[in-house]
Amino acid sequence: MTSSMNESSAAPSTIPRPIKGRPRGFDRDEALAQALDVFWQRGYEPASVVELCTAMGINPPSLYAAFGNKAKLFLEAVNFYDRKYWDAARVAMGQEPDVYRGIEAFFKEAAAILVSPLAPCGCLVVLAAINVSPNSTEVYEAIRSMRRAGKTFFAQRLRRGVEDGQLPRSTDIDSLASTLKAMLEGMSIQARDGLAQAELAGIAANVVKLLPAQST
Amino acid sequence: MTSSMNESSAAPSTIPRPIKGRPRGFDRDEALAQALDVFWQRGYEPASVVELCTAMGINPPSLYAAFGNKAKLFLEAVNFYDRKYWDAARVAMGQEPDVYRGIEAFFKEAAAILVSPLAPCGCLVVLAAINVSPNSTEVYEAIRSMRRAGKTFFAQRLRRGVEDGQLPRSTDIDSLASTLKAMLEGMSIQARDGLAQAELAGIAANVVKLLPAQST
DNA sequence: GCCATTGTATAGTGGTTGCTACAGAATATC
DNA sequence: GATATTCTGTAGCAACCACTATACAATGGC
Repeated sequence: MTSSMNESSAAPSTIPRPIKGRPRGFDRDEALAQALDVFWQRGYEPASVVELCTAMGINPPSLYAAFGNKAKLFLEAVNFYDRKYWDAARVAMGQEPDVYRGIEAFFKEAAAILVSPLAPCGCLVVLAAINVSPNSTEVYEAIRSMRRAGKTFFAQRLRRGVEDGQLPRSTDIDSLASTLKAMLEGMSIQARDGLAQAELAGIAANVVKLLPAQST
Repeated sequence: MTSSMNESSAAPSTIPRPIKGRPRGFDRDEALAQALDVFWQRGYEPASVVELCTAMGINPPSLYAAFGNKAKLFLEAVNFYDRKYWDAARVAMGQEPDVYRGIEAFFKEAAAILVSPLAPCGCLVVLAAINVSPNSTEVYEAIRSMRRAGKTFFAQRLRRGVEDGQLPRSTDIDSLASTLKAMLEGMSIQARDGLAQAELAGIAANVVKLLPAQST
């Protein structure tokens, strides 16, 4: 549990096969994507290993050989999810010069991500490991730190907005970042509960009102 | 699972004991309160029956005789929680004539509720049954309908605000109610993640910005 | 062909889950 | 006191959990 996240996190996983023994009979990345879907729909603990194996098309020994254990598989899946679904939205928010339009676009994009492509959805980082038994606290805390990173991300963008003169110097960046994070997390729960994307986008459109009035 | 929620939900449970056989050896309401604490900390499924029994000071047969099964116990506990912690805040929001002050006060009170008295906290309705295995879908849906009621509650208050001429007629009540609900749910997750009450209150203070500007 | 190495499938491990059978204890009615 | 009724404690149920021991299959190097 303490060691590194070896294997595919380092290499782009397009290496032909430099090793000796019997070759793996499945595509590791593809299996990870299948596991992600199961975790997304069920959450971390309700997703059983047999269900994961069925979805991945493999048997338990192959899962444990390739991913270590259920917790490591989950954390890899979450990282994969985070990159695959949220990287573009984050980059776009960083590149948009105007902080208002940047945050508006981010939440609009979030509304789209949160309802696709599985039902029920919501953000894996927000929902999948909220309630865990005492022996999964490490997983809970790993995911919690990812949520914390989300707040930091908002705070950085807001700080730049202040530096660029778009937001007033009196802006309480920390409080505002927490508020934006709360909106995103609340949207996740509503997506999970089956809210349509149009209504989710309606919530997202309200988010900009939380920012201090544009000085112009 | 289909039947009523018999027993204490009807009577104030101060009846001396009209029945015949051996009297119950524990206070039902007190045991329910203890069970609530366990569900609050762990969530529905991670809370095991043995842990519940230990906290309640009884054995499994007593639990099942008094509450039916784990699911019914949980739903009773959630109802108890909802009344005990949120009734006052809701009534206050209804009685406050000004919709801005009413919603502001509600979220300020919510920030206090969400961090007390247990750690980690957050709202039981929001968090406790988000991730459940397929055989607990009935519990999930029961809690989801409670969340839906929360939105309806916001919508009613906003509608009155429009009728009272405090909010513009153009107000999108449905979308705004969803937005307020999202804020409350997001605050729950942050409370669960250990945010201090002061910071939570800071988020709550931002909520009024979501309402249309006061016409005065 | 032979060995070392790695992956796979079968079949299970011990442990925990929600729940209950059973026998005994405590009450009301008679 | 006898009986019916209800609750309680012990002990254990079948089902599921994450995980793995073992034997076999498939590869590279020789």
